Amino acid sequence: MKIVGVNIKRVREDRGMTLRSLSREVNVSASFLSQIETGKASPSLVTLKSIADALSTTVGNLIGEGQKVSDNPIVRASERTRLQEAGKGVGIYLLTSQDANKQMEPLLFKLSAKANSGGVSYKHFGQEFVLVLKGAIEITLNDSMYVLRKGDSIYFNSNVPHEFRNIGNEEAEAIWVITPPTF
Amino acid sequence: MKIVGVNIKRVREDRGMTLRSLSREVNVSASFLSQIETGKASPSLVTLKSIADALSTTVGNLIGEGQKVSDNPIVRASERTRLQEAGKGVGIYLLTSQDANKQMEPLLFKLSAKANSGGVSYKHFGQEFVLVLKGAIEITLNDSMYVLRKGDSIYFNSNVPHEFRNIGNEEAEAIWVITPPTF
DNA sequence: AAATTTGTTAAATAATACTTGACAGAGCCG
DNA sequence: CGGCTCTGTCAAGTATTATTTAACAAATTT
Repeated sequence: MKIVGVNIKRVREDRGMTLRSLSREVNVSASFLSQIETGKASPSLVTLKSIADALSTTVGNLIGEGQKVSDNPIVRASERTRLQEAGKGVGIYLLTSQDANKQMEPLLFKLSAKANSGGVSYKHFGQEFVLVLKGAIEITLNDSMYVLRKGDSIYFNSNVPHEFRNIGNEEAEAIWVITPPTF
Repeated sequence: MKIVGVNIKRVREDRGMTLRSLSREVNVSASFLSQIETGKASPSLVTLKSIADALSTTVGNLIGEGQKVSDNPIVRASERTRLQEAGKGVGIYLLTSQDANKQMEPLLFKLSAKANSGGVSYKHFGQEFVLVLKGAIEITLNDSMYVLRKGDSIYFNSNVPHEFRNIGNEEAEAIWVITPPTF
C-alpha cells in the first residue's frame, strides 16, 4: 500500500499544505505523516479517513482505487457493445470499453414501448445517475414514483430498491451511469 | 469506523460466503473477520483491500464512502443550475442537486460555436466520461486528439491534461460526468 | 444423535501505528 | 555574513491494536 503515500503527498502539495499544517488538522504528528508519505509507515483506517477529509478527497482516491483506465478511451456511436443480460424490450449498451479500473459504468438504455425492468429490484452498493434522452420513463425508488421526460435526470443510491418502466408508446432512451461498474 | 463491519457482513452474505471461506481468500483468521464485522476490531489497509478484492467490491464502498444522497433526487430539464465559473461561450449546468455525498458529478456542457476550455488543463484525481449529444467536440488528452460527434463517448483519467473545443459552427452539447464531485 | 459447520469470544502475541526529539537543508531578514 | 524560522526526514522508543489460537454454543447436516 505504498501508493497511498505518494497520493497523499501529491494532493497535499496541490493544496499548498505543509506536513505540519496537515498534521494539525488530522491530529497526528507531522513526523508520522512524513513516514506515511515516504512509504515507511501505513496509517490506520480512521487516520486515513481524517487525512482524506482534511484534503477534501476520498479514501478511495488516496489508495488509488480506479486509476489508470484503458488506452483506447473512445466508443463510437456506431460501435457500441450490447449487453446480453438485458430483459425483454430492454437494450443496454456499453458506452466505454471494458476495463477493470473504471469508477463508473456509463450505459445507454433503449426501452421499447411499455418495456420495464421486469420487477427485479437490483441491490448493490454505489450510486446511479439517469438522464432521459427520448421518451418518458417512470422510475420507482422505494415507494416514490418519478416520471422523467426528455432532459430530466435523477440521482440515487443503488441500495434502495428501484425499478423502471417506459410509459410512452414510442421507444425511450436514457443515459444510465452506475458506480461502481458491475459489467 | 464501525460501518465497515456491517458493510462487509452485508456483502459477504450477499455473495453467499461464510466467514471461513472468506478468511481463506483473504488470508486472515475467520475469528478476526468476525471481530471486524461486529465492530470489535478494525482491519489494516492492506487487509481491507484484500477483503474488498475477495468480495469484488471497493474499499471506498466498504467504508461507506458516498452513501445516502439527497432526498430530492430529481432535476428537471427546465430547472438546472448553471455554474458561474464557466469560461467564455461555455455553459455548465448541474444535473443533480448539490449534495456532499455523491460519488460522481453529472454535468451538461453547452458550448457555443468555437468555444473552448481556454487552455486551462485541469488536473485532479478521478475519472471523466463524456457523451456528445449535439455538434462536434474535439478533446485533447495529453498529445492525442479525438473528435467526438453525436453519440460518441470517451472515458479517461482526470489526471491526464485535457482540453476541449467545439469545432463546429453550431452549438454543441455534451453530458460530462466526473468523479469525484468538485462542485 | 453424532458430526460437521455456523458465528462469536477470551486471552495471548506479534506487529505496527504513532510520538518525541533531534537533525540538515532551504529560505528570509537584518 | 549570522541568526531565525521554516521545511521534510530519521532513529528510537512506547503504546496501541491488528491478528492468531483455541475453545465455545447454536444450527445444520447426515
